Amino acid sequence: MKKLLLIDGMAAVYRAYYALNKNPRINSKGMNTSCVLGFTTTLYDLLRSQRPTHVGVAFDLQKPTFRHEMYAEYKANREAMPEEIQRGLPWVKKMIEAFRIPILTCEGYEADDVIGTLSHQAELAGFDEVVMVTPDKDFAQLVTDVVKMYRFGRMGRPDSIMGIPEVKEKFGVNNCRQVIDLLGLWGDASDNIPGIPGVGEKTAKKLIDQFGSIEEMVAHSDEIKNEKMRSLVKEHSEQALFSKKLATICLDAPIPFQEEKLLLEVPDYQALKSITDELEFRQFAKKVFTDLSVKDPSMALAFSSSSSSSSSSSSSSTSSAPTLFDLSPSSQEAPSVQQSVLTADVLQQLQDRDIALLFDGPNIILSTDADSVFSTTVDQLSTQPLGLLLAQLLGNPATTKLCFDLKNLKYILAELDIELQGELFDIQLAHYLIDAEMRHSLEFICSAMLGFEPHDRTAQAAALWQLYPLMAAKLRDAQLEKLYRDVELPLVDVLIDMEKEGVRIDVDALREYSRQLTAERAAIEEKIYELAGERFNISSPKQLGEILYEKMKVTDRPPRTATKQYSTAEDVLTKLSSAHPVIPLILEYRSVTKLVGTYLDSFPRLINPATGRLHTVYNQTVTATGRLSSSNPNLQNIPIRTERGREIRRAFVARDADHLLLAADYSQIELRIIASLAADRHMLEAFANGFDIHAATAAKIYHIPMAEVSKDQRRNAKSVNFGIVYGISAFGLSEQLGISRKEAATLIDEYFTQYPDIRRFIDESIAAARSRGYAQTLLGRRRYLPDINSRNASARSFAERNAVNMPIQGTSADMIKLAMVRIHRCLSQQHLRTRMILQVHDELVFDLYRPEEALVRQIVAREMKQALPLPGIDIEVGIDVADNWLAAH
DNA sequence: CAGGCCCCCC
DNA sequence: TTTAGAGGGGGCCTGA
Repeated sequence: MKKLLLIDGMAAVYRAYYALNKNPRINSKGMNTSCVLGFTTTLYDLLRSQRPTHVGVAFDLQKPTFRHEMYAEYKANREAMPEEIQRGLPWVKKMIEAFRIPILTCEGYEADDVIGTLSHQAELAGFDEVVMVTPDKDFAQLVTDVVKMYRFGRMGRPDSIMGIPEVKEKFGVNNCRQVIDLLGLWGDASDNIPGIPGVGEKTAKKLIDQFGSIEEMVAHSDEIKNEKMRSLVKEHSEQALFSKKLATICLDAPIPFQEEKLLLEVPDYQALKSITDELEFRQFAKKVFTDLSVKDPSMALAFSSSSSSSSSSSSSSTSSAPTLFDLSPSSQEAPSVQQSVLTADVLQQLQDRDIALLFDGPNIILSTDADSVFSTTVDQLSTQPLGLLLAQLLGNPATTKLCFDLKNLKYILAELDIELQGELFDIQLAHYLIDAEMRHSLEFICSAMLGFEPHDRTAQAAALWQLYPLMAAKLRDAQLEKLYRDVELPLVDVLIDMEKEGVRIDVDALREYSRQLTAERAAIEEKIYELAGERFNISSPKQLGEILYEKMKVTDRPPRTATKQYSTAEDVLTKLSSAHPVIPLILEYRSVTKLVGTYLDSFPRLINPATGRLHTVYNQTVTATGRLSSSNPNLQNIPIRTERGREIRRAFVARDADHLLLAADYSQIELRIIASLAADRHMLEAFANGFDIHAATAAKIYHIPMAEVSKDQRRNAKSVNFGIVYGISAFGLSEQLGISRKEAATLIDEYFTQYPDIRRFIDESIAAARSRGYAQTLLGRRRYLPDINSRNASARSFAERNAVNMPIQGTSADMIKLAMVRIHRCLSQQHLRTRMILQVHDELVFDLYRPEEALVRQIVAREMKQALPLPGIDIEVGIDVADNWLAAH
């Protein structure tokens, strides 16, 4: 296994500089070391994550290259290299040398050409993998960067490099040459440089697919069918060829490919130490020297061999950050797995075996271990005796069933009239508990935990057996077994029942309301066109921005979004609403359009004709905090705030005349959780006395009796309470309340003075997350926060807010999930006809069978309150019953 | 079809 | 000089 890692040195240095220099690192000698530290960290992380066998860093010689003429204009306008980088470069080079990595240069050629040439050579020399790495690990970003790089004609964007494997996957190309051919054509439609104006990426790719190359395309441009495209290509053929030339990376720069020089070696510890001492990279040095464990020479070997199988995962490192020595085997060959046809005989023999089960369209794949895989089809199962035998096998309570996405599996099995018994282990669900923020596709899990991606479903079924012990151990080590067994696993059945149950919708009411709002919208639309003096697409932020800020000039300082578009976001427009009468109209147009498009017109289409009801899908493995999410349609975001929106809830009705809707919601659950977790005496008292918590807060921070709290004061206090949950900032609060940042800061200060335990709780939560590396809920659900120690202030703040918020939001999620399981159990054990149908984070909705009202009220209240007792505080649950959801509030 | 932007919920 | 600057979600629309 040979894997070559090539890094564009300057790109990495620039990127590091821009990323870190917001909070520059200045050492005691006054030197700005941002770019050196950033580069070094990047390099080190790359070595650890990529685990190459060979590595090199390429640099330009900063001398004229063969492209200089073509680039004349750009080079002339190029910004000078920042001074900090100029000063940092020698150190960067020393650092690379300390890692004993060769610095690759080539007179007259740029770093990309060096990389291109060497990667090409490496491919020819039979390397298994060549990675031209971007410092940005995120794949999407990487592809974007590749595109940008070529789109901008290599114009010095520091964040651009390419990673062949990813590009390969995305664009279906097989070698460097193809990638470069492909990319050579790309230009930017708006910037016109260097491609063909008006021909975007996708069109360009199509064209080049059709003709084979850009030269062919230009030569045969008459054959382009689309008239517009044809004329554009003809008109700009010269530029197209030129742009390709510019963008094409040399694969034949005169630089020798010396495999042995590129071999990754053990770093020069002495040199490394002296540099880190000199530059004062204490944290980094600590990390590196701990990782490399200089005392133990065997460890150092790991640096030069990519697949040392002896090292087991001894550290408690998180799964998201594989370390050099915590080798979950990387880049292994995916084993090929034979599958046999599942026959009755085989099924007979498997009866007492543990089974892994996976569906692939109409095929059912079973495996009993990593080698034995059997498959059959759904059709086959309807024939005797296969179906019966399988039902018997899967219904065996003594064996373990291993699966992926249990909820879906159960749906399919239910159609075959097969019930699962015995211990159930859902790899996906387990992975969600282990690291919620990762992706939970089987492909991803395999590549993260096993180091390879199974070729097909058959191999995946086999891989489940390899994942099982790893995941089970991780669940155990992280003490997540209880959460899995008592919460998530039983919840699967609850969710299935809720999804199957669905909710009845009064379609006529929706249609009528839709007609009404559509008419209102038309009127608003006309008024807007009148004021704007022209007709345009109000729903297009782009067009709207141009009309508002260029034509009508409603403000002389047009707000912009992160991508430098004009911003027409609601809060922005709200602030501008007095600037021009058209703005309130636009806001109204938006809100009406949203209601009609998202709810009124879409729900009738989504009603299942078989049941006549609306069925959402609850996803159990999406959120980072442990909450559920709902989609197709999302029934967790039905309007309630505004009068007009709220009306939609009137259309959610009980199933028939014998039923009513019962809605039960936790009262102030997140604040209660904070009060309990922080053991804040004042807040606990306020809850114990049954005070209006926001009014009580207002009384505290304004130093007045509760009776004298004004509406505004209560509103402010409420916002602060919310802010505490979300991770407060003076800016956020001031925006929320429309007050100055100073006033907001005063409010916050006063809050913390009055609730010192809350302050302490926040500090302790952050400190705990910092030392553990994760935040956790009352039940031990985790969220890893790798950025909690980041030197990047904004990344760190983000992690810190999560350290506070996640335990609160997550504990609330744990609580309602437990309540759902318990209520579901009660309802079914007592054979009640009432059904749980909706969950909205702190609220449960039931189709209530009228005669059961008293009993169900009692059950729901009891189970919700007792599901997860919080120290020091009682939980309150509000319950309402009516014939529709709006009235049941 | 993806991503930007927006807006609904807790 | 401009933007973003509260946690967690999902969906529509545009532009290609």
